[in-house]
Amino acid sequence: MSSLHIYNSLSRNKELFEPIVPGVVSMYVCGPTVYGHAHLGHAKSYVSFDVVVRWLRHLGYKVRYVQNITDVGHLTDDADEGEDKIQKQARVEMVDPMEIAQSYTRSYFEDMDRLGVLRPNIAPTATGHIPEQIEIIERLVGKGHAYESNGNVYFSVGSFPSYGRLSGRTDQASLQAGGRVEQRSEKRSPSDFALWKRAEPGHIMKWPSPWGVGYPGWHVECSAMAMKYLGETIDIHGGGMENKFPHHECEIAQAEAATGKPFVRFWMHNNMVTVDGVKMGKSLGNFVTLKELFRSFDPMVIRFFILQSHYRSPLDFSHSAISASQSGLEKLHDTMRRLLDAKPGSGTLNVSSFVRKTEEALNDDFNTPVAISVIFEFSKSLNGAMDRQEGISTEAAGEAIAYLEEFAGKVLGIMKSREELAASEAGDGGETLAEVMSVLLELRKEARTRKDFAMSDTIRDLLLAKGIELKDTREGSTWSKKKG
RNA sequence: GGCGAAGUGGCCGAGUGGCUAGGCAGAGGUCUGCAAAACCUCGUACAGCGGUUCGAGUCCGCUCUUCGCCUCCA
Repeated sequence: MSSLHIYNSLSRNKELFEPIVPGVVSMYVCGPTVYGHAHLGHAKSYVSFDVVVRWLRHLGYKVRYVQNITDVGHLTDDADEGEDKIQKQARVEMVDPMEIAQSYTRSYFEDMDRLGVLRPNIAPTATGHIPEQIEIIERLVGKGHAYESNGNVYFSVGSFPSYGRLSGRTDQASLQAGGRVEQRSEKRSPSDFALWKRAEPGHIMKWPSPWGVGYPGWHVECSAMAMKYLGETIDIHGGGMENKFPHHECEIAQAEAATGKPFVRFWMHNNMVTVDGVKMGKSLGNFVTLKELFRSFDPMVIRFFILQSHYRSPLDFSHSAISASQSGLEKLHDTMRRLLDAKPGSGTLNVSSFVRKTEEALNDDFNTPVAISVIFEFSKSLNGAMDRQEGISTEAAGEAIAYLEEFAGKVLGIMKSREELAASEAGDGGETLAEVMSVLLELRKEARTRKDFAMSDTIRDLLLAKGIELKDTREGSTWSKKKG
């Protein structure tokens, strides 16, 4: 079997992955700022990293997966302008900021649960880790990497020479020339960033600190929580590409300046969801929330749609693209249903070659689109075998089921469980419907035996009008409820 | 202006020096009372212009176009 290679944003190359501690992986992924419902962009990110975690576990690693919840608002820009976004939303909804944070945190996890995203082992909140953040800031001030100015504390970028290595933005002078970073009198250098902010009158979320009452800067929460739960050097840190600069750059600077050790070994960045080629984002307002999407599509279809493209590629959203994915996924589920019902035969299947190809795809920087293409090839080959007179042996069927349940199910999360497959076939009516259907199918079978095709077709057409589709196979008729 | 990514058949979307990606849609066929499903076959795609090479969608250069980041953002 091939070994896992991960594209490391730091080196811009695929590298052989091995954790610091054999058998154990420490992984941190930037979580959402909870002031609104999650949209498709969040889904792409967290589904992608979910597969990373699932694949690492499949490989036998014990993974500690930490994903923060940012529940303290940041300003709308880094130059002390604008407003705390959570506080702003709280004013709009006329509730306490913490109510905003908590209700959207719940909303976030509801959506992720529906997408089959496994919960992180630890989901720490920024507000729950103020002392840890203050401690890092104190260390940085003590070491001369940060300075206090009028109740604010800034990180001195000039004191950390490798700043910009991740994003390739090493020339701070040019950054200032064309950038939008505003010159602040309190900062010694325009690219210095805030570690702690003085709370202005009316600011609700605030805490006491050695520098007065205030609140932490955005970047420091991730460094603090990652190091608290995963140690000073972690194996994998993931996040959205748009956070490479400045967020991840700042995280590195804070952590490494404080500890003197490398912060992250593998940086992973997922690409954006676009709409008509333009990034989907809260700021642009061109986003579609998951709750809206779930009204039209099974969450598993959304998950499948996301995994059909690579995590480092942008994914263009359109209703028709998701519909195409829906058809494809249904085909896969149909194959599984058929496999589970297959009568024992004598044919064989070369399942191991598909296992190997799937493993190779996932070991190659989590190439889910290729893994899915292998699963489709398997589906085709399996259906072909089941079409033949000799069918497939019980042993071959067992291997096929195991393959689909492990890779499509457990790793990619796009295969429904046997119970779900049976339930979706039966629809919401459950057992009663199944019983009624068996009676109808029996009647229709008798009609067909008498060659009363008019009656047979009438039954089928009437059922189809109610959303129930019949299929006649060599082994008898099957039915399934189509989604409206 | 700086840093970075990308342009693939009707659509979505992998690949990255020679070997079919895959899905959706479409055409033909097998099977079927018919249909659906399934299976088989088919489209001869890689922005443009040069170059390297026995051979380039894949490497190099230039041009065009698009997008991301440089402010909060998955």
